[in-house]
Amino acid sequence: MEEIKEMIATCIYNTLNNEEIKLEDIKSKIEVPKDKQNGDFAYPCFNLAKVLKKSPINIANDIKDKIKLDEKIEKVEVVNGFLNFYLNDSNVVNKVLKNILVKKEEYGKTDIGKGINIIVEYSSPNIAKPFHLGHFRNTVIGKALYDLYKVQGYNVTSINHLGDWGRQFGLLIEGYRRFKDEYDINNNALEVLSDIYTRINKLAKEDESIMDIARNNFKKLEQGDKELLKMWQYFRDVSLKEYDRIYKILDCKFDSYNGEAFYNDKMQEVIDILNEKGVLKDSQGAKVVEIGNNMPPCIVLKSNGSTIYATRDLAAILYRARTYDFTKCIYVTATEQILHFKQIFEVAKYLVDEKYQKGLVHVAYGMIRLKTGKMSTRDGNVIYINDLINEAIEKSKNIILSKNPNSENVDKLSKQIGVGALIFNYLKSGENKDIIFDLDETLRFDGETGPYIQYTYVRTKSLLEKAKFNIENIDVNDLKLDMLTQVQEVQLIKELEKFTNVIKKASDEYKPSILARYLIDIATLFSKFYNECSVINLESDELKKARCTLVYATSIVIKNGLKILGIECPDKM
RNA sequence: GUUCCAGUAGCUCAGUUGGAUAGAGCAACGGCCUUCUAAGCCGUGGGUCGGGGGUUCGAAUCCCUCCUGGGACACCA
Repeated sequence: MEEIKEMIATCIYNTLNNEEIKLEDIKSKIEVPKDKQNGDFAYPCFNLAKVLKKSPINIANDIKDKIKLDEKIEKVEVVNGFLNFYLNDSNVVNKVLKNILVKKEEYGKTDIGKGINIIVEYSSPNIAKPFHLGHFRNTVIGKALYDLYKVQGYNVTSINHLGDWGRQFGLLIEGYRRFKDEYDINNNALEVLSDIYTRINKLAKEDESIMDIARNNFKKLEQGDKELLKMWQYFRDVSLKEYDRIYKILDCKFDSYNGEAFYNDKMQEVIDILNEKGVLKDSQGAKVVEIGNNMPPCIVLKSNGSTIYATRDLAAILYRARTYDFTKCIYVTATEQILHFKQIFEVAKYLVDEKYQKGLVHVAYGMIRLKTGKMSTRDGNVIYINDLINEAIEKSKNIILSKNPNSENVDKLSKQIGVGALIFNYLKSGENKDIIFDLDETLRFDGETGPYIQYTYVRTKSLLEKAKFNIENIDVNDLKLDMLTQVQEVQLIKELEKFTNVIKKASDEYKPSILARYLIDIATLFSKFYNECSVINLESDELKKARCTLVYATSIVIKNGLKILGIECPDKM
């Protein structure tokens, strides 16, 4: 479609033949009308009025009379000073469907990212705590970004920057020593550890000596105490085991689990470099880097001389630039960290080349809040993802059985649908918006939801099966695709064409929601087509084949699109 | 106090590099299953795009200002 836009712009440019009007300006003004009635492309002539000293309507009519377009454009009309261009539908229909038919499962994939290294840091839970809804949103967005880049041929590295270091582990170790015998650690290890942590934290607040022990424990950890390291490793292992179970459900994998602990021995170099450059300043006993731009300074060393999370993030930037030679390093975290990342991205210019510094990107997603306020593990005001997943699965199971008591593979199906609903719910709305958790809204299965798209996919599969349509037996040249002239058919095909661009746009803007909403559009257009156009019970075998081709093309786009989002496609439901 | 983000239909949200009568879903109401899965489709009602100024041929979109909600703002991550 981009080349058609280019072609129209060039034709208008040649028709005007005026030195004061540049081709680029024309091209940037060409738009896609919201209302399909106004054609496939439009050019507003208002800004030409001053230059040409004529009314926009006269200008539009002049252009319409003189312009020479090729056969891809069927007609041009003038409405209210707009020039509206209508595509030759048969041309589009043939081009789009043949393209999908040739590429099959590969449709949507490109190689525009070939040879470009991209890092996506996401999920990053604090170990020894259960996964909650906030991590879920993070993980689902990060996984989608990862796949969006992947299908465009980028060399993507996913990093789970675990919160696995800090004084809290000194405290947890003390709690574990005291209370572990009261629990069955083999059952729900994370809830046990989290409970132990809450208890010891409470005790430490009342008794300062416990906090001293904790500090001492962490100090020993940092120095490599074998016994404590073994315990720490155990906490880390059981946490990862549980997280991996969830990652499997969400269809995401990590190339690296290097979290905060990994940078324990890599921070001194950061301090040294900042010192050498003379940007490390004393301030109230701490060492900071001044940033300016109305931003508070970035604290790099606390007044007691120990490092802080900013120091670890800076060490990570240095390490990643060297190890991965990244063009982009994307951080998925909640909006509350916006200032933090602005600060460390500023400081990074003293550590790495401009190339890397400019590639640092913070993708901030809105917080999920409960009606009772901000989620907090400490206050018990939290929703654990295991509970939510189970609830979603249970609900979809009930619906499946009520619709079709004889369904096979009910467990697998209800998992696919329940999880699909959850994931989609947290991807469909704008990333920067806060979400107030509402169970009924989260577990909806109709309207703009994951199950709606899955259902649409199931319909395509069912049609193709009944029609005994096998793509391997189809000769593209035998197809009479020109028979697809219904509005529902043409609109759906024009939407299918956008898939590759949608993927690019979603990754360029770091917004998986763009893809999610696009899939809703596809599902809606297909449903309209489904209701208006028969596929199987047709007298004309050629029309049947042509429509099956369209159904097949739709199934490819939905399947590939949902795969990027981490949502499975059931065959029946 | 400083700063960032948000405010669009009863609810949840699209639309914001300025364009044509502001779009969906949910909820409400009314239609469509003896023909391809009704988790669907079609239709009706519902709007001072937070308020007020400004720029423009044209503003939900850009600028100013005010109001409301949320976040961040020094040794937590």
